Amino acid sequence: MATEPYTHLAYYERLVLQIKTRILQGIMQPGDKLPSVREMAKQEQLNPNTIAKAYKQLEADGVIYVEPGRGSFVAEPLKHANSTTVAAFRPKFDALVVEAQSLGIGLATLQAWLTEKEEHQR
Amino acid sequence: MATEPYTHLAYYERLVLQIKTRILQGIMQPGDKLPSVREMAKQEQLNPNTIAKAYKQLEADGVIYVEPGRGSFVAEPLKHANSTTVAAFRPKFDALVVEAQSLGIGLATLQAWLTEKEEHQR
DNA sequence: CTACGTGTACTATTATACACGGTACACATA
DNA sequence: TATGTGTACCGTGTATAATAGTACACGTAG
Repeated sequence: MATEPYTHLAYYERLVLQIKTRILQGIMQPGDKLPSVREMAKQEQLNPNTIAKAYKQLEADGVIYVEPGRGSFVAEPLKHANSTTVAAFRPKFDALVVEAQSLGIGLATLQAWLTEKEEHQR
Repeated sequence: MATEPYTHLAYYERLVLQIKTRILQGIMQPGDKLPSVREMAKQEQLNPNTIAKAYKQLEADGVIYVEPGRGSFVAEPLKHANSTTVAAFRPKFDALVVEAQSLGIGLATLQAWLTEKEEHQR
C-alpha cells in the first residue's frame, strides 16, 4: 500500500492542495493553527512523515509558517509573486494549455472556467 | 543516467508535449508522417522504448494515428472534446489554478496569459 | 526543573515509475 | 524475400513515494 494511483497524485501533494484550497476559500484564516503533524496523521490515516513532507512543502510555498516548538500557522496571503516564482510556474501553465487544446478543449473554454472562478470567489 | 530532473518532466512526457505543440503551431500538418520509433530514438538520443511510450500516449490522446506496418501519422485536430475527456482534465486545471493563487499569481494574470495566446494564435 | 507537544532529521523497508538494453513478433510495402 | 513499421515482452538500475520507528532541539505549561 505504498503508492495509490487513486488520483495519480501523491498523498502529500493532495494534502498540500487541500490546505491551499481551504485557505483560498477562507475556511482557514491567517494565524490559524494547523493540526500537529502527529494529529493530522491520525485524522488522515497517514504516516507522520508524509504529513511533515506536506507541511514542509507548504512552508516552502509561503502559505504557512512554523514557530519552532509551537506549531504551524496559516500565513498572510501573498499579493504579488516575484518574477522568479512566475518564471518557474509559467511552463507548467503553458504545458497544461497545450494539453487542453490537443484534447479539443479550446482557449475560450479555459477563459470561461477562469471567469467562473472569479465570480464564485466574491 | 536513468532519470534526468531537467524539467521535472519525464522524457516521454516532454516528447509528447513537444509534438503536440508543433501540431498546434501548424509545423506538423494532419497526415504528416512522424519519424519511426527507431529513427526518432537516434535523433533524440533516447531508447526506442521511450519513444514508443510517447507515441502510444499520443495515439491515446487522439493526436496521432497508427497504420500497422506503415508508420504513425498526425491526426485531424479535434473540434470538441467529449464530456468524459473534459471531466478528466478539469481537476488538473483546477489544481494548477489553486497552485497559482497560492503563489500570488491571480486569476487576472492567468486570464491575460490566455488572451495573449489567443492573439499569437492568429 | 519536569513533562509534554511541537517540527524536524535521520535509518530502513517496500512498491512503483522511468529509462535503459535487448529480443521477438505481426504487419505492410518495395 | 527483405526491409521497415509499431508493439510486446524480459531484465536491470535508479529515483521517488509511503511506510515504520527512533531521536533531537525547541517552546510552553505544570
